[in-house]
Amino acid sequence: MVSPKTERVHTSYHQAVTATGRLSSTDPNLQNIPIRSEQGRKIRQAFIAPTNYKIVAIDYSQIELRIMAHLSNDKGLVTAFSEGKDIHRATAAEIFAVELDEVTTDQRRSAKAINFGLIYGMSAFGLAKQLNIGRHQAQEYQDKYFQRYPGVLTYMEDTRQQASEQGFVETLFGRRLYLPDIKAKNGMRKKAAERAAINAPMQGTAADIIKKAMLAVAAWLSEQNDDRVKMTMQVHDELIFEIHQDIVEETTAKLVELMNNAVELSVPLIAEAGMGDNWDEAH
DNA sequence: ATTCAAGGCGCG
DNA sequence: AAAGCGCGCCTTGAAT
Repeated sequence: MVSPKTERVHTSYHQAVTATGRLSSTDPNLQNIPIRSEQGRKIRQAFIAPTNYKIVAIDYSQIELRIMAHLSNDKGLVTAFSEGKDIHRATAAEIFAVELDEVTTDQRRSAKAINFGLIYGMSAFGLAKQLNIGRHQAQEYQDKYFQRYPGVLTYMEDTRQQASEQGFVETLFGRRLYLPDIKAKNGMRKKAAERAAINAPMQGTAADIIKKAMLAVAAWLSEQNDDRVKMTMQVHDELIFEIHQDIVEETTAKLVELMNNAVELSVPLIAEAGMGDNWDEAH
């Protein structure tokens, strides 16, 4: 797949494929290059910067949960983000009724699973399977969560209702996902449509935001007219750049700022940068 | 030789 | 029976 012209590998991005407004990447797909395992990382290390250049990866921190905070306007969630808290730890402290510094590794792990599960519309059954606990206990976790973050519960209920009444849901910027199965007689199809309805405003708004960030970056790059900075990839909540080593520090700072200010939410939007000679080191 | 569906698995 | 969102690629087995 190396281009004879550039002697590099080029993906193709597709802008009108996904249900939520994300890009997709093919031939090759560069949005699912391994990173989680040690063995996988070795593959990522094969993506290297040109001589005298660095790979810079800048990713949004917890963007979907921040969007949930913004959309639901839940007081506890908004406050936690505004105070710069570790959100999974903060959630654990609330659910398990302990102080922040008393949260155990296991409690944080559980809270993280709950936070992710919420974004996906997961049920108590799914949470139980994920955490390898009983259904009853999973239900208690969920109940406790909604007790502590009532705004999130209201948001979930409102989203389902709106989906049912209108047949679609919207991102913060108004892009719609139509849900033909939302009134299906088949309970499973209906439940699946409800989960998609819950997820789409968050995943979709995140997609909207990074597209705005890419436009802001592109405009700035065009203004700079300096070919020592290149935006080379997008992986859903992160942008990857190649930057000449002579200007990497100040350029990275500027790019982080552009991403942070792509939109304004009721909670801070935080982008974090990593740098290295290869894509693995940049994380 | 090509196409399709299903299962498995990589990522956010 | 299935109960977690969004993707793309590989392999397998069957059909065209």
